[in-house]
Amino acid sequence: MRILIIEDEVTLNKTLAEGLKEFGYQSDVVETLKDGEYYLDIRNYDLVLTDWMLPDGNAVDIIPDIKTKTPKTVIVVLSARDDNESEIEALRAGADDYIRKPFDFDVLVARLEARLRFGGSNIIEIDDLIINPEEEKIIYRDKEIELKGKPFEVLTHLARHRDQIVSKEQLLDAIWEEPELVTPNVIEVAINQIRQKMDKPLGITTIETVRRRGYRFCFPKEA
Amino acid sequence: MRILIIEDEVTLNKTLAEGLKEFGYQSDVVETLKDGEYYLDIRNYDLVLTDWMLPDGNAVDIIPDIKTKTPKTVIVVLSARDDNESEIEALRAGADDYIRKPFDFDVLVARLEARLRFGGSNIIEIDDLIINPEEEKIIYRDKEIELKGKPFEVLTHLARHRDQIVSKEQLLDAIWEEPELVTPNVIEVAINQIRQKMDKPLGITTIETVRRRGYRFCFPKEA
DNA sequence: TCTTCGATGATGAGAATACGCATTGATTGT
DNA sequence: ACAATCAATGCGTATTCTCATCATCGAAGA
Repeated sequence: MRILIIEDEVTLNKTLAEGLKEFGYQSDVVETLKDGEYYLDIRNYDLVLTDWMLPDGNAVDIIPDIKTKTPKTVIVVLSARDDNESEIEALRAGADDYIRKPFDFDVLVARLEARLRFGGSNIIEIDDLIINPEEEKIIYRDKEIELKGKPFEVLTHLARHRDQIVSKEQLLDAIWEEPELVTPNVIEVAINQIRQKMDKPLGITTIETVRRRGYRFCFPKEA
Repeated sequence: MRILIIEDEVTLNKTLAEGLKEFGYQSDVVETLKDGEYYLDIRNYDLVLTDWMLPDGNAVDIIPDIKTKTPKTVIVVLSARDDNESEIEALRAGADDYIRKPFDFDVLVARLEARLRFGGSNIIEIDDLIINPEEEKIIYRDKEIELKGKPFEVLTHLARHRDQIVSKEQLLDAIWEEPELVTPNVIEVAINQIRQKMDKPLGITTIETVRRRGYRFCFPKEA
């Protein structure tokens, strides 16, 4: 496993390289986008871990390039800023994950490994809506939506099966530990929560109900 | 779609019936060959899912019978044994598929469905008319038709048996949970709905009534 | 061939039912 | 005590069924 680290804070990139080595990853470190591109040309990387803002530009400038040349390379963006816009921008450009500084190193490794194992990203991105199951976080047009727990999981599951009818039973099976111990009514409650906290304040429709058959995530809504 | 399950392990046959229901199949469950034969006599099944060894005999004893009486009924045999001989025997007798226990439920469903829709997809596409049973959606010349619930199911069933006369009893058996509890008049009502909401606005004829015998889906209509 | 009549299907209206929604209060675990 | 989750409830609406009536078909007889 070979990782390219593009990061201009020297203390941080040393820590990263050393830390990752202990977990069995070989990594190369560069401090500018230019150097990064150079390395990407001469070597194949399984993963690129790059800062968002760099002295000679922005990570977004090279992400699409990487994704077209070597689509399998996983890209993870680090950002110092608590800035939703850049997260959206990064993901849209093709990044697979987005991690905010400061971060716990073990968490970072866990997420990198999850990405590597999985191949792609867990993050669901539809239109201006971003659902990040790992962080249990939803962002719509730069604003975070307060939706946690079961309702969040229901939304996530439905979003993953976009445009398909998902029955209540399927939702129970997928999300609840012991589906037989709860009534399907809990789904309705969860759906209600979603509509109260997402659809209503944002003036959008994410989930439509298909009588007798279940629910369907359809967003953005066709006319 | 109606399925007969012949299986003597109670936990298994419950799982099967419930699981299949979620996939949109109506199933009856019996635990012996004798009962199985009885049900086969009074009802039409699209598929028979039977255990190989049963308390009162072997599935091979009834397979040829089913295949002569109702050749279209698909027969799938389940066997607890890791036994090639019985598989050969079952297939030779006329079974359409053979699945070994233990099995993954999703695999089972996939195989059943593969058997049921002769290799193609579930979507019925005739001329400019598209019927999608999964999404409960009808499209004619790029326009969606509002037809849901029972009338939708009736239409679907008839379309699946294009050009064949389907009796009201067959429709009841195939679509209603307890056909004996409703009058056959409900079919007429459903047919009426279809004609009001599809044929009339679109200026087409999809279902013709064959007096005393049933209904026949014949579209597009030959001159 | 025409007419009549019984049987079968079509249709519309209203009743019965099933389903989903929203709210509430209880329960659980932190 | 607080937050999350769930069961229970009543309510409104969409669907489904029944029933009563009307139309149509087709066979039998004139």
